[in-house]
Formats: sequence, structure tokens, C-alpha cells
Amino acid sequence: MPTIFLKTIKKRVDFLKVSKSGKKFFTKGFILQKYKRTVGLEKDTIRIGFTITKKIGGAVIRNKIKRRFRTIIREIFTKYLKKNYDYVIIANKKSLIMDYKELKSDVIKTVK
RNA sequence: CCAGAUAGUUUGGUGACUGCUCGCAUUUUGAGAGGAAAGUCCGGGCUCCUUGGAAACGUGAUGACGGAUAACAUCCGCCAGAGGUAACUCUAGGGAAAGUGCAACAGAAAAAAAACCGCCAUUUUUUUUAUGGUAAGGGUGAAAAGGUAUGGUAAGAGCAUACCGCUUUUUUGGUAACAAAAAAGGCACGGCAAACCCCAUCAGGAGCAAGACUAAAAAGAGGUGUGCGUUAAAGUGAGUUUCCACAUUUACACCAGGGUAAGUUGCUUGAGAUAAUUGGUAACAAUUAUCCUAGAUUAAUAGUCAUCGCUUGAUAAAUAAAAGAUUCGAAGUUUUAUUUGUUAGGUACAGAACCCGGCUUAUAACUAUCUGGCUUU
RNA sequence: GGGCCUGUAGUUCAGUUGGUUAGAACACGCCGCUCAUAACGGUGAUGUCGCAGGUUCGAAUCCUGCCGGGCCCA
Repeated sequence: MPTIFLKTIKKRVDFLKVSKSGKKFFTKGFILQKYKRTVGLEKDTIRIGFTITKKIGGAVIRNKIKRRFRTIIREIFTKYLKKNYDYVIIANKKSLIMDYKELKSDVIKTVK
């Protein structure tokens, strides 16, 4: 079993690729997009990105949402996430009010 | 106790588990958001345009006076005006006697005055009408060419006098704005310059996505046409024009072709912070000592849970004071204050992005001093 | 991060420079025409001029500060 690497998506092009050709899952707090990469440049890595628009709030609120999602992913990625996949989470306004445990269970459901 | 004014401080703590960025370094240790980091409204540093010097015009900004500062539209002091019972606050606060312009409607008249209703005189004479005097009163308007009182007059009027205001001059105080006093002038000189403008002072433009380097690729050094020899051409500085100076020999136009955003650097030691002393009313300056205090780039500085603070409301108990009823007294009742427990909330505004000095806006809690009012002694 | 533009009826725009009346078209309401609808004709309403201060006798317009919307950079 090779070790799994976690990386973040940083380029705009990658985000567009995921949103165009990936599968979408909707929940109360966020939208998840999933896409399997064909190029084998980075083997055995999971890449994840976050999209939080300016409509949701100021910089403080956006940062807080991002941190919460990041910790959730860090806790669960070894168990649930598949390698060679790209994930993008688009956050909603409700994700700020929602409970941490509730949000975590939602993420696990959609990732499967 | 209530209401207000000014100045300042802080930005919750502890623990557990799981984590992020940078530096040293090689497995551990050190550091890690703000008073506004915000808005991008001003002023600088820094970089490029770029390898010079000056003048005129134009454009923009600022505007009492004196200082502080690298600089400013900032700050300090002071003056004037306005607001407030007061503490205190606010003011784009030069020039309307250089010129041009504006003032709808109303009103007789909106600026070298003029006369609608009036008032008065003369003529006529019951009145009307006409001519002249007048600007007290009425009316219009945001604004009507000093105000009040007395005298004076045909009626009136700075026509005269007193006080106030205004203008000019002198003296005194002050660095100055300005203030005070005295004398003179009978008043000639209304408002708007955040209308054009005039005066004084200042200002080149663009911005760290500036700019520099590395790698890759392509080009440079490809083609065609036109003009061409020191008298000239075009260039160097920015908005325009002109003058001087400078260095250069090819210059200009068109066609064809390439590149589509990688990395490093700029990047954090600076008009730096803290403390003391000295000078200054103060802003601030000088000297000495100590300290190094974020550098990300889908963008770190935290997430979850527990608990303790702080604070608001509800509720229960205890203690203290007051009230009226009953009255020998106590318990009990109501109100207020304090303490303790339980429970439900709240714990702001908000996240560095090259760096500083301000301004403006958003906001939680606390402290000190001062002012006014109420109550008690 | 930096630079720039723009906000007026329900919608699309005039008016702003140069201060004293807020307008046009479409849409909307009512009436007429029609057996009925549309079209057509008549008529009517519609605005804190993005918000808050200041200058002025007077501000959509001039000045200052906020708020919203949009664009650009290598």
C-alpha cells in the first residue's frame, strides 16, 4: 500500500476542469464536485480545493469557513477519499451557521 | 444617581486532542494580525519612464496668524466667528475698493439707484387731477444703502446730538493674525468666489500586477519601400511651446514571424520600538541605554471540546434599610440594595499582502479628569 | 494589491457643464371602440434624483464623506 499525499488545487484551470466534467453533489451547506484525473503525473495524490465567493461575507467569515472544511478533510481523508481524484467544495451561506458534526457527516456522505 | 464633555487603556484566560506558515537547523527549538490590518481620501520613501539646464503658458491642489514635520488637506499653540446653561466643540477662515457674471417668482426698485401705496406743500378746491418735496410708515422678498432714543421740520431725512455699529488715522501691547484706547469721518463701501476669476504658496507621470534576474521558446542578425550627408534630419523631459546645452549616424513606414503568464528576487532594520534625561506652553526635537517584533501568494497565524472570567435578563434563598397596616411585640407583606445558587443568552468591529506619516468610516468593555442637574448629610 | 468608471419612474434613458419647472419612450391602471381579445384613441398615477453632511435665499446639479454595481492590470 503506497502512502497517500494530500495537495491543494491552486490554479484556475484545474478548478474549471473539475466543475465542467466532474460529478456534482448538493447538500444544505455546500456543493461538492468530484473528478478523476487521467494524467498520471502525480501518482497516489488527492487534490482538494475550496471555492468561497465574496457574496458570503468578509475576509474573516470566508477564512473561518475554509478552516473548518480543511480540518474536516484532514480528519477523514485517509479513510474515505479516493486517490487520483480531484475534489472541489463550493461553500454556502448556511455552512457558517451549521454545526461542526453535522457538516462532517454531510461531507462523508457525499464523498462516498 | 442621571445626562454630557475630554483624554487614555485593553482586545479574555487555562487545559486536552488535531494542525498551518517562516527562520535556524535536521528533530527539536524560536517567532507568528490590527486599532482600525478597512476605505484608498491625502502626504512621502522606493522603482521605472530617464543620460541634461531653464523660461513662458496651461492644469490641479492648498488658503487667518505663528510654529512642528521628510512631507501633508495632518498635528500643536493662538486669533476671529458660530453653537452650547457649562465642561467644551465646530469652521475650504485670503481678495467682492482689478474685472466679468448671477439673483427665478414677487416687488416701484435687486445696485453710480428709484418712488407703487403713503406723508407734506403748492395749484385747483367737496373730492379728483397736476407739479414739486420726502424716504418716517405700509407692502414684496432670502436680501431694500446703518440701529435705538431725543431734538428738529410743512412733512421728513445723519439734518443735528447721545450711545452702539462701521470706515480711516494714530498710540500702546503682541513675532504676527489681532486686541485695547484716543481722534476724525456723518456713513461713501449689500450678498454669492464649494460662479468665472485675481493674489500667494506648492506640485512631472505611472505604479511592487512598479521593476530586476533565471529557464524554456522565438527573435535579435527576416523582407520590402521611401528619404539621406553636417547648411540638414531626427533624438535626449515628461501637458504644450520656446531657448540653451548634449551626444549619435542611420531614420521612418509597411509586411511576415514569435510569446499567453513558470520560478527567483523586490520582501522586510525602519523618518523602527521601549525606557530615562534635557529643551519647549505644546506638537516635537536631541542624547544615552536596551531590543529585533509576520512575511503568506486558493493566500499561514487556527479547528473541535471542556472549563473559568466579564456582562444582560429571569427566578429562588439569605442579610440590611425604608414604608404603611395591625399594634405590647414579633412573624408575615411591599419596595430598594448587596451576596450566593439555578437557568437562558451575549462576549464587538473585523484578517497584514512593498513600507511609513495622517485623515475618514465601522465598532465591545473599562479607567481618569471635568461640567450641569437631582437626592441625602 | 493597485488603477478607473457609474448610480434619476417598474424598465431603458434625457436633464447635471451654465443653480430656482424633474421630463420622454415602453410598461401599468381606468374609459371608449369590439360579440370578445389584441391593436387603436382618450385619460391618469408613478420618484426621499443611491445615502448622509456642508456651501447657498435656493442643490438631481457645486463640495466632502460613506454605500451599492461594473471594468482593467501580468
